[in-house]
Amino acid sequence: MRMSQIFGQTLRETPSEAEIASHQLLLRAGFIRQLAAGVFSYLPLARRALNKIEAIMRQEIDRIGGQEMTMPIVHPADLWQQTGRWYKIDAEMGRFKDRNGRDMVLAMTHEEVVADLVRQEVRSYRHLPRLVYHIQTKFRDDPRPRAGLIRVREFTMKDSYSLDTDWDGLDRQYRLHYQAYFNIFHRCGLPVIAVGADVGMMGGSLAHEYMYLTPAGEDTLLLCQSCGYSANRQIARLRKTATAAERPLELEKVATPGAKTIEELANFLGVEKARTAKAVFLIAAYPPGTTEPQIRQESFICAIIRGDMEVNETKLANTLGASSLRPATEDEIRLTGAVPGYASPVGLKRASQATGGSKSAFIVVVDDIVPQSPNLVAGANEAGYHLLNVNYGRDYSADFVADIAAAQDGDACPNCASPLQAVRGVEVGNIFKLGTHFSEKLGCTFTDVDGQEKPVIMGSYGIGSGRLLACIAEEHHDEQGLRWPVSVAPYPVHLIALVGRGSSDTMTTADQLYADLLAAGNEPLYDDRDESPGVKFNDADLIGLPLRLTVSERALKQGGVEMKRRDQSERRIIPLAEVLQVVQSELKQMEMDILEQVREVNYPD
RNA sequence: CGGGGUGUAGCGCAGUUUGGCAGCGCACCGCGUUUGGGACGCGGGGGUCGGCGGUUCGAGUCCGCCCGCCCCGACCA
Repeated sequence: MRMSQIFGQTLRETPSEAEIASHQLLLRAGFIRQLAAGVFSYLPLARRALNKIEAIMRQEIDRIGGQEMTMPIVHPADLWQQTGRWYKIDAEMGRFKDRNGRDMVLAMTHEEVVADLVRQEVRSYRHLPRLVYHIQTKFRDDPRPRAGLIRVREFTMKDSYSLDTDWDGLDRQYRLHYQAYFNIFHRCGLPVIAVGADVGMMGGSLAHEYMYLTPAGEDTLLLCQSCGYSANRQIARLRKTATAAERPLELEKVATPGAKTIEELANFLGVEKARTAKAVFLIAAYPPGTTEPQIRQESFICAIIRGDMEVNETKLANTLGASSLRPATEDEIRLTGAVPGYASPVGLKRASQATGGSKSAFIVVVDDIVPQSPNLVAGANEAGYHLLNVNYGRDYSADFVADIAAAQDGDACPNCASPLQAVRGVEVGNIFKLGTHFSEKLGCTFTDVDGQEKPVIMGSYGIGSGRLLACIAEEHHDEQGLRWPVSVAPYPVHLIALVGRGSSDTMTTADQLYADLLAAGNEPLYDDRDESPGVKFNDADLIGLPLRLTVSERALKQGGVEMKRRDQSERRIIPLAEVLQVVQSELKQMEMDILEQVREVNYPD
């Protein structure tokens, strides 16, 4: 490609809206342009890098038996109504009506459509197992897109779907993906870790997320250096220590004027935060029922946790089977008879009439360490007063006792009790055991060997290609610009012609080298523009192709062309006759270096 | 949705306080010089100052409403 012909320009200055390196550099180097919040065009350079990434994904998924197809972006709403997600998902779903007034959905993901195909195509166990995938656009109207390509509203995803007759089959395909995904990321030059993840409302049994660790990430992960335990904070477990075993003491009301937070309370009374009980009030919304999907069921939740811990909303929602949680307003708290700042479940009516309005229930959830923590300080439900020696079971009861605590940096590992480390990461992929959730809702059944009709067992596996591109840029750049791994670089070679006045041989030599490289299958990005050397070198550094060749009068006088790797500072003069061969072996070496990163990983059992 | 910021040429910004010709740098076009790390000279083109309404003789500037974009939080199959 001649740079004099390429569509798109480099920018000297960083557009002000970009904050993180990948966003800034992808904009400056002419890879992407933003159309609207979280909606981007991918210019030719980005498209070529994405093509490389997608080729790697195809190879790895084909290798584990995947069959590529393409499913639509526009879906009829009734499919999504059948699985309930039309009702469950709120504004994040893109909806419109077609010209006949029929409700339509923009694809957020493709489980529904896969399942629809499966119920048409799969009748017998002879049609299973299968693995299908596609690379297709998704739209999720995220409330807050950010950080360039890291979090967008429209994006492309490689999503595969496994179809099995039994759970062992699902486990097999899941494990194959577990390794294939590492291969994909490693071949793209991206270091990742797999962490246990929330299975949420998908009815599945297991999920992993592939995380690229970076402070720019928005997921928090808890890692154990000593035993290898790793999990998204949403589900991370922790080892909790019970407070000293004591006999329950007499309940006692004490004045605690102004002590509305746990911090203030602990200071005022001179007790450890672990000796207090915190009441957190939330409103839970439940997934719509199949019979009356339009009615949004809500209930009032009082979560009790020890004062030294925080409530983990994902764990709490999973305990409740709720689809979402939001903090209750102070007015809603008062409706229950509790007093904000001095609240506890002690003495509260648990009956539904206590809440009024549309809230049909009042549910108390207690963290599982609280019953082993006797004589806690809790609110008296009276402004300015708390109760000493509150004991679970004696003074109040619960609808659920479960682990609802958020793991924090320094907490004890659930397996080995070593301190957990909290780090940030970007989720570049996930794998998910769906089970029969979608097949049951959409009637995907097959006739098994025994003549019985059974639901197809599904898994879904996704990698966002744009986000992956951004993470690679985030990992591989320096002050000067991008530094693409050879496996995903838009072009392997950046050929620069430095042509001064009256040195037409330089241009001829460069043109010839361009043609030779093209013919050898190493298409270079050829800077044939009438620009100064500084502009050309700076653009080359910015775009970040792995290998740079400079043809100039000076280099020719020294006996050839100059070669420089983007990731090294050393420059070599290569005799003209050897250039093709040296380029070939240099690229080969870089490819080998990347393949060395690809390795067998242990599946965490 | 809450909090903060911002919107002036393709990009980066000044001008808004105190109303009075719409500016600077880079980029772009033409001519010439220059050619190993973002060259120079001369000439030139490009604007609904986010939008609508109001105040005023006069609004980029003051007032009201709306919108876009960015950041923090909420949210995230």
